[in-house]
Amino acid sequence: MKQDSNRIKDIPTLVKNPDLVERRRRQIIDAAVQLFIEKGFHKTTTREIAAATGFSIGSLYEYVASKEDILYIVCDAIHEEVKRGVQAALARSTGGRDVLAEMIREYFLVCHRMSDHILLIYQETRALPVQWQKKILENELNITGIFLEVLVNLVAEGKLPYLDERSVELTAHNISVLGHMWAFRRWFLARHYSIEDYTQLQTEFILGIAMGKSE
Amino acid sequence: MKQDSNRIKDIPTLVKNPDLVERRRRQIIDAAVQLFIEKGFHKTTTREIAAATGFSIGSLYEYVASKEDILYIVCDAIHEEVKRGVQAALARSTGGRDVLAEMIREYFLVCHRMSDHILLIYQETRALPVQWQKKILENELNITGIFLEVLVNLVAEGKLPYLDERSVELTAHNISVLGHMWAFRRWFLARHYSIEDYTQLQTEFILGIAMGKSE
DNA sequence: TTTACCTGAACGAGCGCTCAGTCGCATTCA
DNA sequence: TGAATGCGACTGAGCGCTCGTTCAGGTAAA
Repeated sequence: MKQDSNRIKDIPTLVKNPDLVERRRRQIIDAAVQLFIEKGFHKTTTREIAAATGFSIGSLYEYVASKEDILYIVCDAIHEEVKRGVQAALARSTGGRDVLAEMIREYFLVCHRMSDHILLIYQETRALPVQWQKKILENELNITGIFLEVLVNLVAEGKLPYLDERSVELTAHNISVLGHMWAFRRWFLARHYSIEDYTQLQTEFILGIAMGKSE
Repeated sequence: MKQDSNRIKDIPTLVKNPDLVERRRRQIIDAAVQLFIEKGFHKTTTREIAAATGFSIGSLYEYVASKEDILYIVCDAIHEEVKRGVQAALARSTGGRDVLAEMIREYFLVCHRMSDHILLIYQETRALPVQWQKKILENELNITGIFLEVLVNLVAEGKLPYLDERSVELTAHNISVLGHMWAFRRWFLARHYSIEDYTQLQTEFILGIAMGKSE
């Protein structure tokens, strides 16, 4: 788990007690994420974040150095949650031949549950310094990487027809992005499809190219 | 062409001469689009836009009522251009059985050429009043609608295997979004795929479910 | 008394937008 | 023909306010 270095924990703080820092930052994240979703990053003031968190602006600035810090830890926390969801699904999977469908299903449900959060990342990452934008994108690839790994294993085990490396990789990206698509277009798609409908159709779509009919 | 009513033209201006207004707004769009891409909407000041356009802030505000107006006409112009690209491709198409592949190809090329612009729309639409956000989303659906129409015709003519209504619609959305995916992930994908590779693989992916092999 | 954490008034840079005024061209009038 | 008048387009200094950030001081536990 290399990517855990150089993370939130390394953002400087004025407060000594690390447990307290973590607790307080969790509070900040929870408050800020709501506000950012409601009003967007730019229209949310630091004072509002402080108030929603339950302490003063002064205190807020004991735990983060800037407003951008807050956006960064928020984005990071979101990725962490998505990743946790997918990995949990993977862990409890039976390892059978349709791990893939199960994983897609679970991932799409995570995207459904967190669609506001996913939108947030697409929309506000730009406000971060380039250095941090890169980190966020790495996180994104990280999740795609999980899909890729599963696909590669399946192909290696012959449980999926042979696909060349690039097709496999592209399929992993497609899974990621078709999940996000539900977040972007949910307001429209939901008129015709439930998330279950959507998952089923897209799973057929994704597996379609590889296996005639699954189930 | 219902959607042309209630467009840019209806945004109020202090200048009487409509030709002049159109010319000047075109200048504003060209200047602003560059700045927004470089620095983002929020970090771009109205003074910078005015300077880049070549006149004073005072004049700027003769042609638009607010900074948001500028973002709106920029987004609108971008959609207009994407749409024009797709429709042009459609118009010069031979109408043969692979209109679809041609259209996808052309659309993906447009996405390639305009990837910064597409990102801009995803990232900054939020800064607009809800009313206008809706209009932008309508424009988006508009483009998906073009794909849908083509798909429906092909299915009706039997040139595509039968797909139920919802699958056809979802396919149209997938085409749209997989085009955008190139804009989002280009920085990464371009390491392994050229836009031609990408187009080819995704076309197989999209058509895969419907027709065994195309070509 | 010292240390760790918290408070909120105050600062000041930045920015969207206004408006009093200028300029040049066209139209009217002597 | 030339002066007078009006008008539409353009200018930019400056207003008013917001908001991120700081810092001098407070409180409570050790």
